[in-house]
Amino acid sequence: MDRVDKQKSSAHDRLLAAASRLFYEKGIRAVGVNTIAAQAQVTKATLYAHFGSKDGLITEHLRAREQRWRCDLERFLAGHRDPASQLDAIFAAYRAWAIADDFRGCGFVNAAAELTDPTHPARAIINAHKHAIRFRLEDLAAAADCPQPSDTAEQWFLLLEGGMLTATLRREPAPLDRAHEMATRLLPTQRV
Amino acid sequence: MDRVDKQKSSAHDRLLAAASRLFYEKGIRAVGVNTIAAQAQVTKATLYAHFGSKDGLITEHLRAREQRWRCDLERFLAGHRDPASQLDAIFAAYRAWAIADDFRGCGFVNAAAELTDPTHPARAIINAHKHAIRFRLEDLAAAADCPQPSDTAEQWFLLLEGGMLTATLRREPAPLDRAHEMATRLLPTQRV
DNA sequence: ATAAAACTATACCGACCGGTATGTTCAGAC
DNA sequence: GTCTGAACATACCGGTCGGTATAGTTTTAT
Repeated sequence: MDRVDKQKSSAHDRLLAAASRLFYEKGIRAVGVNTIAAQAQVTKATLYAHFGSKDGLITEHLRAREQRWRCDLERFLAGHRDPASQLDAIFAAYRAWAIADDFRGCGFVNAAAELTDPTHPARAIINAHKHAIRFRLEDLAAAADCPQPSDTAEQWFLLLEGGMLTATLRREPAPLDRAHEMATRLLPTQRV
Repeated sequence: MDRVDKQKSSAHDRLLAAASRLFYEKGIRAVGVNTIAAQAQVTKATLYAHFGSKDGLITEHLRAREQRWRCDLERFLAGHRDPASQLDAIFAAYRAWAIADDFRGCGFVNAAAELTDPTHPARAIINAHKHAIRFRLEDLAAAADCPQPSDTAEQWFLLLEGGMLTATLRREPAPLDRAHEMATRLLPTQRV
């Protein structure tokens, strides 16, 4: 089944792409390094030459995922001019993602559930990812002239997380819409 | 390290107790059946005589966890008389849980992250658990004379989930308090 | 007292785990 | 033209995985 095509990408990229897909789809512990190397059409020795260990590959996978997410979101936000509709766009972006066929929830939340060791280097990336979302929300809230951007951002963040998690478990986007409603209802009373 | 004491409980109960603790603490895939049997001071043959397979043990573990949770919550709610303070008590119960040393988030959410096969029998229990919380909230909202108990319950549920998840990842109860605030602020405007 | 039921001990199964070692092939740089 | 480095193929390591088989021992209910 669909491997990454060998010619147009380096071994490093192919490994990351295969790991990203398999880890997200099947779970981190459920996928072995042999499978990843095979899917990337690469030898196990090459995998270890690039990433040193499975933990290293896990960490780099999350780092790459974070970078990709950040890029995708900014591209999505660029389509909207005023900060208020950009706030809405964040919910819209998650909603669009949530109805995809291969959607299996937030990869960082899932990873956190599996990596129970709190000292695992990947934990820092997970925290950084969630913090980045929170911060972007605060940024937009401030740009939208919210009187208390930090509070508003935190509220939006909690609703975003609750909506996403519930949409994941129920396998329907409705909870995200509901959370979006609640979030927008918070805004007018707080705007000057 | 602390095993379940052998004398005062049956092999079945000891197995469930050991599985419950290890699965929650280390993750489901991270724990092997050998470890569980050893911790329960029981032979692997006995484990398979009782549960048939690891999947069976996982399923029964979640079933038992759901039952225990339901029992604990009702005991907690019994300490409060009026439905409004019972609604608050749900957040209080989760908060008390979230500051425990061995807290590692909602066991059902974590299990859902690991059990990627949507046909796994444990998925039904996870869904049932979340539905039970949603329903209990609706029950209490109705008893508290909310005009639209279903809507209110859904809103409280989303906040509860978002608060719990964020409290888990940040390793602090503050997000739960914030979500609780938001939830209570929803009530007065909706009450008749 | 006895027989079924529950549990123990031990050994085994093939498969896979993460990780390593040895040696080869081959393209680009000097 | 040779040297370097990256990827190759293959085989191996000890350990653990989930699961089973055989046999003996304890408990428990009749």
